[in-house]
Amino acid sequence: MANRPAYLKNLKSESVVQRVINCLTDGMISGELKPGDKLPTEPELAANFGVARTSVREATKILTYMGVLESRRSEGTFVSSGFQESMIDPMVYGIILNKGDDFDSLMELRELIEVGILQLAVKKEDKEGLDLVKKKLEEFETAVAQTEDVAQAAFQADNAFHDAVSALCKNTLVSKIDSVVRMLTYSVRWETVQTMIDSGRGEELLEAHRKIYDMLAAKDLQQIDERIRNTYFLDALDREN
Amino acid sequence: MANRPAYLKNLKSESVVQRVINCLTDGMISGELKPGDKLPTEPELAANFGVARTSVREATKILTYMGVLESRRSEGTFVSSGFQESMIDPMVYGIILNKGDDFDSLMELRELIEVGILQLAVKKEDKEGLDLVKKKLEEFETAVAQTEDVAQAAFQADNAFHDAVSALCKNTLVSKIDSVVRMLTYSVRWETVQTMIDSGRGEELLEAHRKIYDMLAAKDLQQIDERIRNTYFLDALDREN
DNA sequence: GATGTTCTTATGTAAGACATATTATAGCGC
DNA sequence: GCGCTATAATATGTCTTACATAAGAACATC
Repeated sequence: MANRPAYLKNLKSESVVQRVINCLTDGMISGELKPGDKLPTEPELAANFGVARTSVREATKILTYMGVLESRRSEGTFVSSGFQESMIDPMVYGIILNKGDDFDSLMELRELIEVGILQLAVKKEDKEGLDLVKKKLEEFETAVAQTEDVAQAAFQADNAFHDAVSALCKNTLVSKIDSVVRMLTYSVRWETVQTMIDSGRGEELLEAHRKIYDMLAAKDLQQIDERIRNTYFLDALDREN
Repeated sequence: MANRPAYLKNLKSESVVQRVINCLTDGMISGELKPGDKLPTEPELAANFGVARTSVREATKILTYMGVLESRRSEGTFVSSGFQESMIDPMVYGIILNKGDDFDSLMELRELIEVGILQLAVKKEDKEGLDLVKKKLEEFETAVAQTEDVAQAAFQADNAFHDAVSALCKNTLVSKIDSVVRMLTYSVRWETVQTMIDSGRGEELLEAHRKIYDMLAAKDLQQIDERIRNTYFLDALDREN
């Protein structure tokens, strides 16, 4: 994970809280801590690690807000079994995010994941799931055809559509990554939909979604590889202009 | 974000820490707190909110680890500007927690990411990085040609090779995911290398790596898409047999 | 047997003290 | 005056102790 020589591990940096987080994380990686497991109590952890309870608390709180742990008063702290979304408002990320070199990395990851989802989806064949996508596509049509609050309705429909597509890949990990990426790209996507709707390119947006459905329905892996990159990421295209 | 009737707002939930987080995020959303801005000191915040400093700290720590805030000792806490790598940590934990019951998903993700790395690498062109990959390939050759502890040497060389390849994509997020996935697939990969070496298929292993290098050197995107899936994941092939 | 009371447990919150890293400033010698 | 070092000021980092509170369990009550 680090590309620094192992022998100069952590004379500095590596705060107490970080160390506690690492210990807990290692436990999860090694399998000692599995989803559903109960952690020792905070005082016990503090004693074992030789740190203050406040430090343990900061660590567990962080992991809690990431959706990794779950604390129940009077019961204890547990490794969470289903993962929830992060409790931080996606809007906040939007405030911070838009700029920076690493944002490009995020967009690349997004493309990689979303194309991957389509490829997996084609392999797996899920008639019902595909029907759901079709339904979401139709809802998207009506959203675009609306008279007021079109952008908002379209954005909502867009998210629902992509959720349905994401489910098609039948891979919880990939879907999870997709959902996080979509959360982090929340504001860009919202702006894109907004500007496209406002500038009367709603039909174009719709067409892009329809193409995705067609490819999925036709199981056209070739097209996915070759052409989707040019139509799927409208916001990326916009950025280049 | 909530779909609960408004009138039962929050008789419960809404802890002190959560309230502090909400105040801060509201400030960011409203624009009172912009990227780069300095927050009041922890004692000041505590006094203003009428809560303990520990609660303020838990809130800011959480936001810090989410990549929203940045704390610098003796200077203060600031709204971070730009993308923070830690923002994808929730996703990483999602991968870690899910590995146990969903090994196939993990392997699919691995393929997706590693093929993605190759594609990105071809786009980005990094002569020095490519030379490093070549060097690692040569080290792999000598490792396989060794007389004792071949499997271990080969495995180590294999990891070094893939690290070098991973760096080629110049995308910290993708590389991070790759490293986590590789960490979680550690034992499978180790077993694969071991059995292949032990059964005298070392040359085959080497050949697979050489092919990857050749594709990268030739910038052969086509081959990556079409053929790599059949040679890259030897362990996956083994599993199917 | 259902209801209410107490007791236990572990997290939630508070308050104060000390440690430490970074910056700014004052002092000192030259 | 210039440059160096020592010191103080500042704000986060960590530790300690104490108490509040929610949820469950055991028990008593009607």
